[in-house]
Amino acid sequence: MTRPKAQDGFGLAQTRRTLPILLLRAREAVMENFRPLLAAHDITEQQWRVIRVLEEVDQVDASYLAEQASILAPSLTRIMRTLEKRGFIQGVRDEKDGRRTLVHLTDEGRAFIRKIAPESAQIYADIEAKIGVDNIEALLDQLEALLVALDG
Amino acid sequence: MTRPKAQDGFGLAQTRRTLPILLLRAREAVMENFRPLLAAHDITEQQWRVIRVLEEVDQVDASYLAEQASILAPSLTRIMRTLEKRGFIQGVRDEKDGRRTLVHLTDEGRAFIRKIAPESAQIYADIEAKIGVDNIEALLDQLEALLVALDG
DNA sequence: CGTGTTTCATTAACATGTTAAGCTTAATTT
DNA sequence: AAATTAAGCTTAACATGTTAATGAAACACG
Repeated sequence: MTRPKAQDGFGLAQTRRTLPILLLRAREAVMENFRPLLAAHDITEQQWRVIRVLEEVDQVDASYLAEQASILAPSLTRIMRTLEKRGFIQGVRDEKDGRRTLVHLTDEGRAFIRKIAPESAQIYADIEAKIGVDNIEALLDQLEALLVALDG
Repeated sequence: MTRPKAQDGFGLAQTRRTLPILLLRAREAVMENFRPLLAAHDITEQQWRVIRVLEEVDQVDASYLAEQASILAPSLTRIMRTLEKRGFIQGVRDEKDGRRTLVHLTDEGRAFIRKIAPESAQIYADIEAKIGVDNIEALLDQLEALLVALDG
Protein backbone atom coordinates (compact mmCIF):
# COMPACT_ATOMS: atom_id res chain seq x y z
CA MET A 1 0.00 0.00 0.00
CA THR A 2 1.51 3.27 -1.11
CA ARG A 3 0.35 6.62 0.11
CA PRO A 4 -3.31 7.41 -0.39
CA LYS A 5 -4.02 9.23 -3.60
CA ALA A 6 -4.82 12.85 -2.92
CA GLN A 7 -7.99 13.96 -4.60
CA ASP A 8 -10.40 16.82 -4.52
CA GLY A 9 -14.10 16.45 -3.93
CA PHE A 10 -15.07 15.22 -7.36
CA GLY A 11 -12.54 12.84 -8.78
CA LEU A 12 -9.69 15.01 -10.00
CA ALA A 13 -6.26 14.31 -8.63
CA GLN A 14 -4.37 17.18 -7.04
CA THR A 15 -2.69 18.98 -9.90
CA ARG A 16 0.62 19.02 -8.14
CA ARG A 17 0.97 15.27 -8.36
CA THR A 18 -0.16 14.39 -11.85
CA LEU A 19 1.79 13.24 -14.87
CA PRO A 20 1.15 16.34 -16.99
CA ILE A 21 2.35 18.77 -14.35
CA LEU A 22 5.29 16.77 -13.06
CA LEU A 23 6.54 15.91 -16.53
CA LEU A 24 6.36 19.58 -17.37
CA ARG A 25 8.18 20.68 -14.24
CA ALA A 26 10.83 18.03 -14.54
CA ARG A 27 11.56 19.06 -18.08
CA GLU A 28 11.65 22.69 -17.05
CA ALA A 29 14.08 21.91 -14.23
CA VAL A 30 16.36 20.08 -16.63
CA MET A 31 16.23 22.67 -19.40
CA GLU A 32 16.96 25.49 -17.02
CA ASN A 33 20.49 24.21 -16.88
CA PHE A 34 20.93 24.43 -20.63
CA ARG A 35 19.33 27.79 -21.19
CA PRO A 36 22.37 29.94 -20.38
CA LEU A 37 24.48 28.00 -22.85
CA LEU A 38 21.87 28.14 -25.59
CA ALA A 39 21.25 31.84 -24.99
CA ALA A 40 24.96 32.58 -25.10
CA HIS A 41 25.07 31.10 -28.59
CA ASP A 42 21.81 32.69 -29.66
CA ILE A 43 20.01 29.48 -30.43
CA THR A 44 16.72 28.16 -29.15
CA GLU A 45 16.07 24.83 -27.56
CA GLN A 46 14.16 23.65 -30.62
CA GLN A 47 16.76 24.84 -33.09
CA TRP A 48 19.39 23.00 -31.09
CA ARG A 49 17.32 19.82 -31.20
CA VAL A 50 16.98 20.08 -34.96
CA ILE A 51 20.65 20.45 -35.72
CA ARG A 52 21.55 17.76 -33.24
CA VAL A 53 19.24 15.31 -34.93
CA LEU A 54 20.76 16.27 -38.26
CA GLU A 55 24.23 15.65 -36.90
CA GLU A 56 23.18 12.11 -36.09
CA VAL A 57 21.55 11.19 -39.35
CA ASP A 58 23.20 13.14 -42.20
CA GLN A 59 20.44 13.71 -44.71
CA VAL A 60 16.75 13.22 -43.98
CA ASP A 61 13.37 14.44 -45.12
CA ALA A 62 11.58 17.07 -43.11
CA SER A 63 8.90 14.72 -41.80
CA TYR A 64 11.41 12.37 -40.27
CA LEU A 65 13.33 15.30 -38.86
CA ALA A 66 10.19 16.69 -37.25
CA GLU A 67 9.39 13.35 -35.72
CA GLN A 68 12.88 12.83 -34.34
CA ALA A 69 13.08 16.32 -32.88
CA SER A 70 9.53 16.17 -31.56
CA ILE A 71 8.55 19.29 -33.41
CA LEU A 72 5.36 19.78 -35.38
CA ALA A 73 5.58 20.37 -39.10
CA PRO A 74 4.49 24.03 -39.02
CA SER A 75 7.08 24.84 -36.38
CA LEU A 76 9.75 23.00 -38.30
CA THR A 77 9.00 25.04 -41.41
CA ARG A 78 9.76 28.22 -39.50
CA ILE A 79 12.75 26.81 -37.67
CA MET A 80 14.28 25.57 -40.89
CA ARG A 81 13.89 29.00 -42.42
CA THR A 82 15.77 30.50 -39.48
CA LEU A 83 18.53 27.91 -39.50
CA GLU A 84 18.92 28.18 -43.24
CA LYS A 85 19.27 31.96 -43.06
CA ARG A 86 21.96 31.46 -40.48
CA GLY A 87 23.76 29.04 -42.76
CA PHE A 88 23.57 26.01 -40.48
CA ILE A 89 21.37 23.78 -42.60
CA GLN A 90 20.30 23.42 -46.18
CA GLY A 91 17.08 22.03 -47.59
CA VAL A 92 16.86 20.61 -51.09
CA ARG A 93 13.92 19.25 -52.99
CA ASP A 94 13.88 15.48 -53.29
CA GLU A 95 14.41 14.46 -56.91
CA LYS A 96 12.57 11.18 -56.56
CA ASP A 97 9.60 12.62 -54.67
CA GLY A 98 8.84 16.24 -55.36
CA ARG A 99 6.77 16.58 -52.23
CA ARG A 100 9.66 15.99 -49.90
CA THR A 101 12.37 18.32 -48.70
CA LEU A 102 15.68 16.75 -47.82
CA VAL A 103 17.65 18.53 -45.13
CA HIS A 104 21.30 18.36 -44.18
CA LEU A 105 23.78 20.21 -42.02
CA THR A 106 26.23 22.57 -43.63
CA ASP A 107 29.88 22.58 -42.65
CA GLU A 108 29.17 25.71 -40.70
CA GLY A 109 26.33 24.00 -38.87
CA ARG A 110 28.53 21.06 -38.05
CA ALA A 111 31.23 23.38 -36.76
CA PHE A 112 28.66 25.12 -34.59
CA ILE A 113 27.66 21.86 -32.94
CA ARG A 114 31.25 20.85 -32.35
CA LYS A 115 31.89 24.17 -30.70
CA ILE A 116 29.02 23.79 -28.26
CA ALA A 117 29.04 20.05 -27.70
CA PRO A 118 31.66 19.96 -24.94
CA GLU A 119 29.80 22.46 -22.78
CA SER A 120 26.50 20.76 -23.44
CA ALA A 121 27.93 17.39 -22.52
CA GLN A 122 29.37 18.90 -19.36
CA ILE A 123 26.00 20.31 -18.34
CA TYR A 124 24.39 16.93 -18.88
CA ALA A 125 27.15 15.31 -16.84
CA ASP A 126 26.51 17.77 -14.02
CA ILE A 127 22.83 16.86 -14.09
CA GLU A 128 23.73 13.20 -14.01
CA ALA A 129 25.93 13.85 -11.01
CA LYS A 130 23.16 15.63 -9.14
CA ILE A 131 20.50 13.05 -9.87
CA GLY A 132 22.62 9.95 -10.12
CA VAL A 133 23.27 8.11 -13.35
CA ASP A 134 21.40 5.03 -12.22
CA ASN A 135 18.37 7.11 -11.28
CA ILE A 136 18.41 8.78 -14.66
CA GLU A 137 18.69 5.49 -16.47
CA ALA A 138 15.78 4.12 -14.47
CA LEU A 139 13.77 7.22 -15.23
CA LEU A 140 14.54 7.01 -18.93
CA ASP A 141 13.47 3.38 -18.93
CA GLN A 142 10.18 4.25 -17.29
CA LEU A 143 9.55 7.08 -19.69
CA GLU A 144 10.16 4.76 -22.61
CA ALA A 145 7.83 2.23 -21.07
CA LEU A 146 5.18 4.90 -20.73
CA LEU A 147 5.54 5.77 -24.39
CA VAL A 148 5.16 2.15 -25.38
CA ALA A 149 2.14 1.72 -23.14
CA LEU A 150 0.40 4.81 -24.49
CA ASP A 151 1.45 4.92 -28.10
CA GLY A 152 1.43 1.24 -28.87
CA MET B 1 25.75 -2.94 -15.34
CA THR B 2 23.03 -1.45 -17.47
CA ARG B 3 23.22 -0.98 -21.20
CA PRO B 4 26.12 1.09 -22.50
CA LYS B 5 25.30 4.74 -22.99
CA ALA B 6 24.85 5.54 -26.65
CA GLN B 7 26.86 8.55 -27.71
CA ASP B 8 27.97 10.27 -30.85
CA GLY B 9 31.54 11.02 -31.71
CA PHE B 10 32.04 14.01 -29.45
CA GLY B 11 30.32 13.55 -26.14
CA LEU B 12 26.67 14.23 -26.81
CA ALA B 13 24.21 11.52 -25.93
CA GLN B 14 21.85 10.32 -28.62
CA THR B 15 18.98 12.75 -28.59
CA ARG B 16 16.42 9.96 -28.53
CA ARG B 17 17.49 8.87 -25.09
CA THR B 18 17.96 12.06 -23.13
CA LEU B 19 15.90 13.60 -20.39
CA PRO B 20 14.77 16.66 -22.37
CA ILE B 21 13.43 14.65 -25.28
CA LEU B 22 11.90 11.79 -23.34
CA LEU B 23 10.23 14.09 -20.83
CA LEU B 24 8.81 16.05 -23.72
CA ARG B 25 7.55 12.96 -25.54
CA ALA B 26 6.12 11.40 -22.44
CA ARG B 27 4.19 14.55 -21.66
CA GLU B 28 2.99 14.74 -25.24
CA ALA B 29 1.82 11.13 -25.15
CA VAL B 30 -0.13 11.79 -21.97
CA MET B 31 -1.68 15.07 -23.09
CA GLU B 32 -2.79 13.59 -26.38
CA ASN B 33 -5.43 11.74 -24.41
CA PHE B 34 -6.84 14.92 -22.93
CA ARG B 35 -6.81 17.05 -26.03
CA PRO B 36 -10.14 15.86 -27.49
CA LEU B 37 -11.90 16.64 -24.22
CA LEU B 38 -10.31 20.05 -23.87
CA ALA B 39 -11.01 20.91 -27.50
CA ALA B 40 -14.63 19.84 -27.17
CA HIS B 41 -15.03 22.39 -24.39
CA ASP B 42 -13.00 25.05 -26.14
CA ILE B 43 -10.37 25.39 -23.48
CA THR B 44 -6.61 25.09 -23.68
CA GLU B 45 -4.38 22.92 -21.62
CA GLN B 46 -2.99 25.94 -19.78
CA GLN B 47 -6.38 27.50 -19.13
CA TRP B 48 -7.53 24.19 -17.69
CA ARG B 49 -4.52 24.07 -15.40
CA VAL B 50 -5.24 27.57 -14.15
CA ILE B 51 -8.86 26.98 -13.22
CA ARG B 52 -8.02 23.62 -11.68
CA VAL B 53 -5.47 25.21 -9.42
CA LEU B 54 -8.02 27.87 -8.48
CA GLU B 55 -10.52 25.17 -7.63
CA GLU B 56 -8.06 23.75 -5.16
CA VAL B 57 -7.07 26.94 -3.41
CA ASP B 58 -9.95 29.43 -3.51
CA GLN B 59 -8.32 32.83 -3.65
CA VAL B 60 -4.66 33.44 -4.44
CA ASP B 61 -2.41 36.05 -5.89
CA ALA B 62 -1.30 35.79 -9.48
CA SER B 63 2.30 34.92 -8.66
CA TYR B 64 1.32 31.91 -6.62
CA LEU B 65 -1.14 30.87 -9.27
CA ALA B 66 1.52 31.06 -11.95
CA GLU B 67 3.88 29.01 -9.87
CA GLN B 68 1.30 26.32 -9.12
CA ALA B 69 0.17 26.05 -12.71
CA SER B 70 3.73 26.18 -14.04
CA ILE B 71 2.96 29.13 -16.24
CA LEU B 72 5.14 32.19 -16.66
CA ALA B 73 3.79 35.55 -15.58
CA PRO B 74 3.40 37.03 -19.06
CA SER B 75 1.44 33.99 -20.22
CA LEU B 76 -0.73 34.11 -17.13
CA THR B 77 -1.60 37.73 -17.80
CA ARG B 78 -3.00 36.76 -21.18
CA ILE B 79 -4.69 33.60 -19.95
CA MET B 80 -6.39 35.47 -17.13
CA ARG B 81 -7.72 38.02 -19.58
CA THR B 82 -9.22 35.20 -21.65
CA LEU B 83 -10.72 33.37 -18.68
CA GLU B 84 -12.10 36.59 -17.26
CA LYS B 85 -13.80 37.46 -20.55
CA ARG B 86 -15.35 34.04 -20.49
CA GLY B 87 -16.59 34.63 -16.97
CA PHE B 88 -14.72 31.75 -15.35
CA ILE B 89 -12.44 33.74 -13.07
CA GLN B 90 -12.24 37.16 -11.53
CA GLY B 91 -9.21 39.19 -10.54
CA VAL B 92 -9.32 41.90 -7.91
CA ARG B 93 -6.64 44.23 -6.69
CA ASP B 94 -5.24 43.34 -3.29
CA GLU B 95 -6.24 46.01 -0.73
CA LYS B 96 -3.29 45.36 1.51
CA ASP B 97 -0.72 45.26 -1.27
CA GLY B 98 -1.59 47.28 -4.33
CA ARG B 99 0.91 45.44 -6.49
CA ARG B 100 -0.86 42.13 -6.21
CA THR B 101 -3.88 40.78 -8.03
CA LEU B 102 -6.02 38.28 -6.19
CA VAL B 103 -7.77 35.73 -8.37
CA HIS B 104 -10.71 33.51 -7.68
CA LEU B 105 -13.06 31.21 -9.55
CA THR B 106 -16.56 32.43 -10.34
CA ASP B 107 -19.59 30.21 -9.84
CA GLU B 108 -19.67 29.76 -13.57
CA GLY B 109 -16.04 28.71 -13.57
CA ARG B 110 -16.69 26.24 -10.80
CA ALA B 111 -19.66 24.83 -12.68
CA PHE B 112 -17.48 24.43 -15.75
CA ILE B 113 -14.94 22.36 -13.85
CA ARG B 114 -17.62 20.19 -12.31
CA LYS B 115 -19.03 19.52 -15.74
CA ILE B 116 -15.72 18.35 -17.16
CA ALA B 117 -14.21 16.71 -14.10
CA PRO B 118 -15.81 13.27 -14.54
CA GLU B 119 -14.54 12.85 -18.09
CA SER B 120 -11.13 14.15 -17.16
CA ALA B 121 -10.91 11.76 -14.24
CA GLN B 122 -11.98 8.92 -16.52
CA ILE B 123 -9.25 9.74 -19.02
CA TYR B 124 -6.68 9.76 -16.26
CA ALA B 125 -8.01 6.44 -15.02
CA ASP B 126 -7.66 4.98 -18.50
CA ILE B 127 -4.06 6.15 -18.61
CA GLU B 128 -3.46 4.60 -15.22
CA ALA B 129 -4.92 1.36 -16.49
CA LYS B 130 -2.65 1.31 -19.51
CA ILE B 131 0.52 2.14 -17.63
CA GLY B 132 -0.26 0.59 -14.29
CA VAL B 133 -0.97 2.61 -11.17
CA ASP B 134 2.15 1.36 -9.44
CA ASN B 135 4.29 2.32 -12.40
CA ILE B 136 2.79 5.79 -12.43
CA GLU B 137 3.33 6.24 -8.72
CA ALA B 138 6.94 5.15 -9.10
CA LEU B 139 7.37 7.54 -11.99
CA LEU B 140 5.83 10.42 -10.06
CA ASP B 141 8.16 9.68 -7.16
CA GLN B 142 11.16 9.75 -9.45
CA LEU B 143 10.07 12.99 -11.05
CA GLU B 144 9.67 14.59 -7.66
CA ALA B 145 13.08 13.31 -6.67
CA LEU B 146 14.53 14.85 -9.81
CA LEU B 147 12.96 18.18 -8.93
CA VAL B 148 14.40 18.07 -5.45
CA ALA B 149 17.82 17.12 -6.77
CA LEU B 150 17.86 19.92 -9.33
CA ASP B 151 15.93 22.72 -7.67
CA GLY B 152 16.52 22.41 -4.02
C1' DC C 1 11.13 62.30 5.04
C1' DG C 2 12.76 61.46 0.69
C1' DT C 3 15.65 58.61 -2.34
C1' DG C 4 17.04 54.34 -4.09
C1' DT C 5 15.82 49.51 -4.36
C1' DT C 6 12.96 45.57 -4.68
C1' DT C 7 8.67 43.31 -5.93
C1' DC C 8 4.48 42.37 -8.76
C1' DA C 9 2.37 42.71 -12.81
C1' DT C 10 1.99 44.14 -17.58
C1' DT C 11 3.63 45.14 -22.20
C1' DA C 12 6.56 44.29 -26.13
C1' DA C 13 8.84 41.43 -29.40
C1' DC C 14 9.92 37.32 -31.25
C1' DA C 15 9.82 32.00 -31.34
C1' DT C 16 7.16 27.95 -30.95
C1' DG C 17 2.71 25.06 -30.15
C1' DT C 18 -1.52 23.84 -32.23
C1' DT C 19 -5.29 23.17 -35.41
C1' DA C 20 -7.29 23.94 -39.84
C1' DA C 21 -6.93 25.17 -44.58
C1' DG C 22 -4.43 25.33 -48.88
C1' DC C 23 -1.11 23.85 -52.48
C1' DT C 24 1.74 20.78 -54.93
C1' DT C 25 3.12 16.24 -56.17
C1' DA C 26 2.39 10.99 -55.83
C1' DA C 27 -0.21 7.20 -55.73
C1' DT C 28 -4.77 4.91 -56.67
C1' DT C 29 -8.74 3.95 -58.95
C1' DT C 30 -11.41 2.97 -62.83
C1' DA D 1 -5.06 8.48 -69.24
C1' DA D 2 -8.51 11.29 -66.36
C1' DA D 3 -10.39 11.71 -62.00
C1' DT D 4 -9.87 10.85 -57.22
C1' DT D 5 -7.53 10.29 -53.10
C1' DA D 6 -3.50 10.54 -50.25
C1' DA D 7 0.96 12.47 -48.76
C1' DG D 8 4.29 16.23 -47.73
C1' DC D 9 4.82 20.67 -46.76
C1' DT D 10 3.43 25.52 -46.18
C1' DT D 11 0.44 29.23 -44.69
C1' DA D 12 -2.79 31.28 -41.60
C1' DA D 13 -4.57 32.38 -37.17
C1' DC D 14 -4.47 32.32 -32.54
C1' DA D 15 -2.44 30.78 -27.88
C1' DT D 16 1.53 30.20 -25.20
C1' DG D 17 6.81 30.26 -24.14
C1' DT D 18 10.53 33.29 -23.28
C1' DT D 19 13.35 37.27 -22.27
C1' DA D 20 13.75 42.15 -21.64
C1' DA D 21 11.82 46.49 -20.60
C1' DT D 22 8.35 49.28 -18.26
C1' DG D 23 5.18 51.05 -14.60
C1' DA D 24 3.39 51.15 -10.19
C1' DA D 25 3.45 50.04 -5.40
C1' DA D 26 5.91 48.60 -1.26
C1' DC D 27 10.34 48.56 1.24
C1' DA D 28 14.80 49.84 3.04
C1' DC D 29 17.41 53.21 5.14
C1' DG D 30 20.38 56.97 5.48
